[in-house]
Amino acid sequence: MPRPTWDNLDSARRERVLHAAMAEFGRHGYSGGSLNVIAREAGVAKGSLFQYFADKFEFFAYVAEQTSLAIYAEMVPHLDGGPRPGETFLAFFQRLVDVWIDYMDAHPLERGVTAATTMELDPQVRQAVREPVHRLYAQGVRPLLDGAIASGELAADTDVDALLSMLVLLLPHLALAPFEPGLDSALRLHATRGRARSAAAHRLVAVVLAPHLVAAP
Amino acid sequence: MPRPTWDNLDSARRERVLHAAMAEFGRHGYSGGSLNVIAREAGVAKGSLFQYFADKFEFFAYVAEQTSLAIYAEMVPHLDGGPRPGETFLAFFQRLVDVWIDYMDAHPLERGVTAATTMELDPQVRQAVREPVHRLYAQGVRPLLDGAIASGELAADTDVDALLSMLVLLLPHLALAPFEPGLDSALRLHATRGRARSAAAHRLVAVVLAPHLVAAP
DNA sequence: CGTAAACATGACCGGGTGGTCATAGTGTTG
DNA sequence: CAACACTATGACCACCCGGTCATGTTTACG
Repeated sequence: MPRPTWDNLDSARRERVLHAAMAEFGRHGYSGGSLNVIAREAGVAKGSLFQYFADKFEFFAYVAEQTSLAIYAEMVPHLDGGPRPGETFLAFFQRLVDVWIDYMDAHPLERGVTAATTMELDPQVRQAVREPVHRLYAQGVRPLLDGAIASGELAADTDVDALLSMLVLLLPHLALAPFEPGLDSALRLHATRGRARSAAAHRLVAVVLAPHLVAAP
Repeated sequence: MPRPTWDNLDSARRERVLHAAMAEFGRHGYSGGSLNVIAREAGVAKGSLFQYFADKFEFFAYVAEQTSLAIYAEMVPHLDGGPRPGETFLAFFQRLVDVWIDYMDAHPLERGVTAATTMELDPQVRQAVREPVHRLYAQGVRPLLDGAIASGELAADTDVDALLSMLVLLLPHLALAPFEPGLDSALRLHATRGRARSAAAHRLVAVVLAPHLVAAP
């Protein structure tokens, strides 16, 4: 939804604006984020922002969507590979969670925007901004679930939509755990020692999937 | 931390202000909530608010704390009773979750404030406002965990603090599910038909407690 | 009654907000 | 060169914010 001007833009300038917007919105959320600050940090006149986007909301929605796309692009290779030979569906999914958490750790800007959208209170903003995220999840994860049903690892009568929604809600919180001292210490997601690091995240994923898993013969 | 004036206040007036504040902060959060709106809705001059509280933050913190206290008071009777004869610790805890969800359903104002504190992005506000909540949880839930350890239902080496933190993070999300169409449909927390209503909430609680439960003899 | 303390009030303040727009470049054409 | 579409810019707008404070009103007490 950005104006055509945005696409014609010198890419360095575009990158500066996007970067500044992610930082500001990531720190203060949609309503708290200031366009003045973004313009200043990007080294751009505030008026320019309105040459690129119709208003603040369109701007924020774009930033949120781009962030989702970037994260999605990062996950695609791991999704496409599918389960490794001999890897159960559950183990495969838990491996994806590890990739996700690692990515968020390494990309604080993306994590900030994810936090801002996850924590958004206003129902309208929340829904509008999370819709593309949900769509991407559906696009990426649904084939996995369908595949697991086809291979007999997931019960045939699994409510795939419900399962998707549950996972979409859960994953951001796993990545946001560092913001939540309590959760972090409880899950030990970011403990540095060994693979126990994500054991608790694996447990949470397991409980969501467990009721749908077909017992191994 | 309210000024003495606040306590001397005519109780009807105090109630009006508190009510308006809960509604406004519950809808728009701390930074988004407007004191002008609160004053108008309460039928009170804005200046009066500053006779009661030093600034906006103290006001918000007070509202959040009062809300926590109200919810806590509602839970106390169920906590004090302890497990019913023959009721396992897990079943007891799951029963408490039902009470919690029912309460939130019946009290949208309290749920709004809970949402506002849970969804707060700013780390400082978030921590300051959630600290009393955590303290209340510790006060109410910790004896239960200790009791379960004493009775041999929880492993003696359970990390009680970590377990507490995990539960504190989890519970609000169960109560906030109606705000989260995806989660709501996935968990079916608010399905109207029968006791299947909270089955998924029970599952989530179970996965948190499971690793610490001592297998029945 | 008179005096004093407590409280209510809303005009007012400085400052920040999202958003506009007339103006001034800046290329890119013919 | 002239003409034209495109874009960058920051002064400017109306509005709202949290917070102040001089003033008026109510209450309590002697």
